[in-house]
Amino acid sequence: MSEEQLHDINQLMQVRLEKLAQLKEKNVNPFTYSFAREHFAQDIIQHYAEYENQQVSLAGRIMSLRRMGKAAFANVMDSSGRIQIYVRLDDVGEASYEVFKLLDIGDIIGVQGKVVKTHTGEITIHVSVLELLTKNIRPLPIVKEKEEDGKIITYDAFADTEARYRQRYVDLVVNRNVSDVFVKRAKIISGIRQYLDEKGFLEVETPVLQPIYGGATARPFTTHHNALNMKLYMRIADELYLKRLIVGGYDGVYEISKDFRNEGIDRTHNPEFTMMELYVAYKDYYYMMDLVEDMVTTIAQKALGTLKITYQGQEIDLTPPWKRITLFDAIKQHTGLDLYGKSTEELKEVAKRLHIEIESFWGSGKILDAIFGEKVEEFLIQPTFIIDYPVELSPLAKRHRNDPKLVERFEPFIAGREIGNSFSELNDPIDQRERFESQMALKDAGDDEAQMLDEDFLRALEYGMPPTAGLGMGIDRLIMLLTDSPSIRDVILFPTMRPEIK
RNA sequence: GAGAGCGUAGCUCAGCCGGUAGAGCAGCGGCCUUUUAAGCCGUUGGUCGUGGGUUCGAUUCCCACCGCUCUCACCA
Repeated sequence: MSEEQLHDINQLMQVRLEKLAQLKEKNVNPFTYSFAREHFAQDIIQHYAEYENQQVSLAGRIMSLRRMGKAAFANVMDSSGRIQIYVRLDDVGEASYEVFKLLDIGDIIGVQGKVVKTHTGEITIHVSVLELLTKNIRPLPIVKEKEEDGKIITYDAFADTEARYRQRYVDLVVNRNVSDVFVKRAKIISGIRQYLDEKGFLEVETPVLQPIYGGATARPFTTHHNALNMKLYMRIADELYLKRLIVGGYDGVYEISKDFRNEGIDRTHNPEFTMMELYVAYKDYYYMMDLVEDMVTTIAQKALGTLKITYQGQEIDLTPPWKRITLFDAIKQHTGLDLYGKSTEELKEVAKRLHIEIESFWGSGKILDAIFGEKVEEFLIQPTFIIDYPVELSPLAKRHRNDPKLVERFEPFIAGREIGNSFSELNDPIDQRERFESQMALKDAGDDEAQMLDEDFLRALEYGMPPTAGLGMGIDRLIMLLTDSPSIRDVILFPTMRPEIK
């Protein structure tokens, strides 16, 4: 019964397994070891003039097949793109053509042949030698394409988001744009590294497993170390460790790594995500604003070749200088309300009037943040630095040089989304202790995201940390922006999913 | 965590005010040595997400569960 069902379910695979057996009978190894390929599809197409009538060798996956009895056209895809091949009985010989007849869409082959153009002008490899390199036994989704006016129209695209994320390998094979996104991702990240390295900053690695989590407000993942028999947290930020390194005497340190936050999953949140944090000694947040502007535009120019981007239909111009406006001014602009200096009670009233839901235990900082998030954020389409946040919201930031109620902090917004967070770092150990203590009070009041008090970090500050500017940037979000991706899952190769049921 | 929607062939989708399912592509067989969403003829393939309930009868109606998507909440 069950075997019969298996047979039915895998009918398509069964056929391919039979072909596999036939290939073996012909002494063809369907899983070979290597192939001497010397050319790439895209290169041949782009430099046709040089390749015309030249012999080339190329390897890739068969993506489409048009058979005509004793000859056939196929499209072969390698890492660079796709190219058409022409296989003719008279050219490859009977034995090889018999093997070719047993091939399917999805098989990986190597070919040698001459570069020509067909009657319709398509650049094509006229194959003289064909070799099966890897047999495909599981059918790929079939995506048909037509080229019209240089545009590729896709029919029956492999679009099931669940299948695409769970089987990214299929997504990458079948959907052209997907692999492009991850190539851009790699370019963006290496662009950041290169930019920071050239500035002389030191790339470091700090603990992922931490006995005390800190540096951000978020719920952590907890785990346990058996040998030490202790609770450990997966980091939610790198901040406190990186600042310890500034205490240690480095002028600039950065880390690009995964952080983990035990929060909801949605279009802009994945439980593990890539963060870049940077700390620079003897600098303040003004320096960091200039750096963010310069770094993002440098990277965009390098990865995209332009500073004018489109995100989900919105035209965005990254050209510096970016607008800078204080948090309170931004709120005033969008609500008409001047909330500076208002007490917690007054702010609660305002929130109520604006129909913004707040928790009873929230302090003024969190309420302001909620008002900002509700009334301002979505309008910050063009790059904007929101600067000077209330001190309650920023327990690790240094007080504003002109106003002790504020901290020297900014967040860059693009397309209505925060892409980073930066401040002149608090280096007064006494102030820092008080800030931690008020966080503990918030925690006691019911805020389970309030930060923990880190004694060792305070001890480090007591030894003296030079004035320092710090920056955190959500790399996934930056990549979403630069690749016009609507979901964070489109820029993470294997996004967090519920387990697949079998 | 709450609400809404979706889940039918390998892929993209129809269908069903209840009578155990269709198309295109892919596959298989045939014709075809410059096709390109190749074409023409023929054809295989489905426990209609899972489990219950109502019913003579459920893919369809009801309930629960699982998964995904969207919106909201939390957050980056």
